[in-house]
Amino acid sequence: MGFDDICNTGLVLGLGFSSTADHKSKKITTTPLVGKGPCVGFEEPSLTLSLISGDRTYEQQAIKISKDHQSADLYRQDSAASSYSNASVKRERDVGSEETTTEVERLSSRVISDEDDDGSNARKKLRLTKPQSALLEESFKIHSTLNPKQKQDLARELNLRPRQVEVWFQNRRARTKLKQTEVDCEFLKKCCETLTDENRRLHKELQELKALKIAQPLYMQLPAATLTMCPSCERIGGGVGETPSKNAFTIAQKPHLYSPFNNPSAAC
DNA sequence: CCCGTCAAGATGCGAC
DNA sequence: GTCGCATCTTGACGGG
Repeated sequence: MGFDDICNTGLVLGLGFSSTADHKSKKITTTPLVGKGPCVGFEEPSLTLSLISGDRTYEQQAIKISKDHQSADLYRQDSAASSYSNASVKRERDVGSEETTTEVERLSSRVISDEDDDGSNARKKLRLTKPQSALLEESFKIHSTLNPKQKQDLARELNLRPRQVEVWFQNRRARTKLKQTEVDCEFLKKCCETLTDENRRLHKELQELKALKIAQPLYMQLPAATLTMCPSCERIGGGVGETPSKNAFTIAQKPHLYSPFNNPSAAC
């Protein structure tokens, strides 16, 4: 039993993304905008099973999976609270109680040492202080990209170099996007699982409906007005005749009723 | 600006 | 308590 049989029964099983009522766009977007919930922009995946039989249309509603908005705060903030440790100190957590330097003092020495060209080209790992991270996060929430003036102002306010602010924003964007991609990926996996289950269920239902139709007399099956033709194989979808010419008149007479194959991807 | 990558520093955890 | 190791986080860089 193949798809030809399905076409001949007038039953249509479709799997795809159901667009919104206005059918505006079929594109899947994964734009990882800040503050956006996961999967915003996804078309809702759906499975449909239609019986094109007279005035009866049996349609399964689209599956809707909603997800809670994920907090925009994707990253730990407390890590920045940890102090900037001296390389000579084996483990700062072991001497945490001795920490007397203020964030500002550390920041100052940090920036000075950054600006001092001591001749070494080794990368220096800066750990931003908690207030610095907080301010950067705040700015990022307002605008995820900075113009030169904003960058300058922020750098001045944070006592950092503009380049450091710029790099921080670049990293923040990249990691936000990565996180969003992971979330989207998980969502799509769940969609796939759900649709697979739904597809299986609908196939079963399709078999049952076909069995029901076979049990009916031929004249009780499909009114001629609902017969459809697949544009790709030019076969009548109503399941009555073998040759296209024999039944094609129903299409010409009722073009508006030509439903299941309007979408070429739905052709059998 | 984005992307991939490196690497410093932080953190967690088991062994002793 | 601390040591060693694995893993994670995140600032920085180079190339496209």
